[in-house]
Amino acid sequence: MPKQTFYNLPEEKRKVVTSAAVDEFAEYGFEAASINRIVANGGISKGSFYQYFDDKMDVFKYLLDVIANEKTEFFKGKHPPSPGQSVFGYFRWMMKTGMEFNSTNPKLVKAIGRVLLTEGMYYGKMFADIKKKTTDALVEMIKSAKQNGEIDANVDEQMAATVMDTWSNVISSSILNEGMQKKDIVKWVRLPKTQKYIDDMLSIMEHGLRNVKPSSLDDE
Amino acid sequence: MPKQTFYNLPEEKRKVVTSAAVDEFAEYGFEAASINRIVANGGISKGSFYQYFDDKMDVFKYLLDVIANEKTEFFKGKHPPSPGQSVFGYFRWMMKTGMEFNSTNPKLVKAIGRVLLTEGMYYGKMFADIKKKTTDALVEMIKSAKQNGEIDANVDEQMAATVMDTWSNVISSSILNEGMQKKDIVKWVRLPKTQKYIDDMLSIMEHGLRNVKPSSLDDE
DNA sequence: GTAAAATGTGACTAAGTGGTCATGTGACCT
DNA sequence: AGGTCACATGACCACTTAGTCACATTTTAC
Repeated sequence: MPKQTFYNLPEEKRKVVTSAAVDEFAEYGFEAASINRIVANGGISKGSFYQYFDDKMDVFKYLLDVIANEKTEFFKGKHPPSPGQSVFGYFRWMMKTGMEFNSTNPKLVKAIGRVLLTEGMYYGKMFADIKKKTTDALVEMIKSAKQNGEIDANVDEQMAATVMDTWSNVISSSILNEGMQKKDIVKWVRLPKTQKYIDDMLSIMEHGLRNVKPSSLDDE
Repeated sequence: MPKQTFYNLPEEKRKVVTSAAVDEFAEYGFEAASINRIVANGGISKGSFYQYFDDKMDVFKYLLDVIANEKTEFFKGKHPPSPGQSVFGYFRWMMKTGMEFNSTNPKLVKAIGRVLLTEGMYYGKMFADIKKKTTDALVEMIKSAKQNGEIDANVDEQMAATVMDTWSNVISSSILNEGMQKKDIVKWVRLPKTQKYIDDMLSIMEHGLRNVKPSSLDDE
């Protein structure tokens, strides 16, 4: 984690440095990210960087911290449609609300996603526990869905979690990548066409390729 | 593509160099792969490397060529279970036979997969056409499946192709990664437990999470 | 005002990168 | 034997990397 000196910084400066780091990871991924470029674009000296952070991993961990806080803050103001909702309905709401969040800070989300979803697999247990956290939450969801019969009792929970996690990532990154090329990503995410894409994808996840149910169900 | 000098090399030497490149890409991915290490482990001098290849991309393209040829050769001896088979049955056969191939040269498959599935997205059109080739084949499959009613006519073909491609990659790399840690990957892939994993995953893809049909269907 | 503590700085190191090139080597041909 | 041609070599180049450290500057405490 960053040292105290970094948190003592005036907010403006801290934001410039953070933004430079976000840009770097979003553009180059973790392995190829350069501290030299971060300090250059962040308007600080090399020495200062090492007074703020231990190393490249440290600054990335800070970004993980930032996104976790921002996400918590964002979801604080949101509430799932109706309690007792079906698990699939809840998951759909989560995906859509998640995409709303993603469009508030797309570069940060892209940076984190790029590192975690691609290089993360090759950094051993460093990122494994982060992934485990998501999986555990999904497994809980699946357990309750199996209890009320929404998901077949024979389905392996880990496997179902893999399925949901995979689609969550595929859908998010696909929408994010396309949306970042539009001029107004927030607007684009809210477009019926984009929303339908999410619905259709989740519908396939729920009902399978063989027999896809119509996607337009009323909730939220 | 590599220059003629490389193909003129005695087979043994060419194999050592190829193997060094495979190891390098499998271990470090494309971006972080080092030509210096390849020449060191390949037992050739720096100058020779540039007499064989243009650059890092060139040697990787050669590996793409190698795997394409090996795969063609491998599938030449195999035949799909029964013609007129259901598309899902055919896809299942493809996956399982593909895994058989993967276990014949796991390092090469891992290297290619790692680069194509992760960094590939960030190398623009360089790898895009390779991906398009796979997608096109899938779209053809899906079209015929829609015609004989196996897949809902309303399903978007590109979307269905994304679904099948995604699962193909997720299942393959998951099995490959786990299998490479076992002492005999070929044996491990053929284990009923591993085969059941493939069946179950494909069953979820076919029937959805909500209602998963039993996976053990007789074919092959 | 003065001392002390905290923070900022960029030249510098050692190591690694992709890529070049003059020189060397040995096989083959005339 | 002389000449040619394909291939092999590693020193070398310019550049980038992560990280350090002696010194400069600013802030705080008294």
